[in-house]
Amino acid sequence: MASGGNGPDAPAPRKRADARRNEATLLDAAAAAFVESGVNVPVRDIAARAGVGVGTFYRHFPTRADLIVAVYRHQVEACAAAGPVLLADRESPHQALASWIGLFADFLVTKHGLADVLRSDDAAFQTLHAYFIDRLVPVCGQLLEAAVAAGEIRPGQDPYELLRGVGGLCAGADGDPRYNPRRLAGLLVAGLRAEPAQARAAG
Amino acid sequence: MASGGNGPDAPAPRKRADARRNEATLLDAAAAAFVESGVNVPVRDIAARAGVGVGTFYRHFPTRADLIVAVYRHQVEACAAAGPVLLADRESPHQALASWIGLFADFLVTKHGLADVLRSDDAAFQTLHAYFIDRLVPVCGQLLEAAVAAGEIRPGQDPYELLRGVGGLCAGADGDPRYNPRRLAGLLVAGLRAEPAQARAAG
DNA sequence: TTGCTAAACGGAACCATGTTCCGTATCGTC
DNA sequence: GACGATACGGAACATGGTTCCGTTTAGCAA
Repeated sequence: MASGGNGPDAPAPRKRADARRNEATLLDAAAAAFVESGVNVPVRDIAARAGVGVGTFYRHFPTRADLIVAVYRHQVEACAAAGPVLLADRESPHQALASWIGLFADFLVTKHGLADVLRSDDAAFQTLHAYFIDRLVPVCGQLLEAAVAAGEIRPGQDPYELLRGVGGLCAGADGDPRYNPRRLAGLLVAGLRAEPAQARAAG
Repeated sequence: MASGGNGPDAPAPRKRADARRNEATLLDAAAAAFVESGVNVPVRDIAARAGVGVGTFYRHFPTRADLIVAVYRHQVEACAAAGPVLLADRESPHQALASWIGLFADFLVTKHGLADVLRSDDAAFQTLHAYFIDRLVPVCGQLLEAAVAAGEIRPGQDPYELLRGVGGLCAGADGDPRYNPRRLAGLLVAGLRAEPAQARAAG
């Protein structure tokens, strides 16, 4: 670093017009395809829908993770931003935490297949993992800390673990009327509560 | 039924010796391959390890679900059988439930990829779904009912939903030191507890 | 023992999908 | 208008599931 006079944002010399156009078209096509067929929709389908070749697709989005991040960036940012707001608005930190987890769960559930892919240990999804962790773990951690400080929950819950758990609960939940991932996520948050004496009775 | 004089177990006229031998060999090979590479190990690999062609594999196990059920049948049965035993042995139904859920979680976690596949809505895994549900949901239901009867948890929890949730928590948990699915499953069970007055404070 | 038939086998072949590669087309500039 | 860099398109390759059918073999009976 610091070897050139260029600022850290200069190195991108502005892409060609057709490239920018295609990227936008692919993003639209992918968003539509995700809604219709889930985030695992075949690459060829997205490319065909956008009217480009698969080579073009891969040039813009080297891994599926890049595409997914690009499609959902806005919504993830919104979710992250909601944390502090809820903390300020709700009556207690625990309520804020519960609401925020609910928000996160709803986001995952409505993106068919996102939760599954989020838990994949495939190296190709490293980027996706990292993005979600970077943006959401700190927010979750803040909510957890506030609830601990208020004496509402036991300390020691890793925010990463909690989010990963909620992700697991939301995976593959499509259209099963007997399965309500959001309710279970609520159970998880309820389980964090400081133990009310009675519970520890028989260790 | 009842159209022939044969009892309900007669219709299988005993397979040829080589067929029985191959089935056993495949089962062993699959078990070993599952341990080594997870339940999604390629069919070709299993067949090669068993020293048979893929055609032979498919004749014995038309779907991967059939294979998985065959490999894990004993352990699933053991898990089902453990329910009533725990209910009798532990001090309270809630403790029995917690222990049993822990057992189930441990089973899933140690079978790399099983939990993932269990939640797949792929039609090919219908058999697997059905088997797990048939064997384990009633046991879980019994534990839940006992805990409700003892006033330890709120009524209304669908055992199917709970098991599915635990399955979700256990999916893709391989080798992440920061993620402890069994602990989270415990949180879920803790969250079921009858609310101790304080919790509902601000509904 | 030999011959016969149904059962079982093996693996080539086919399909779907992800991914790479490179000849061709296009943009932006001189 | 010409030229070089950038981007495009899709054929080609890799992987893995699944099917199909010609060949082999177990089991039985003469």
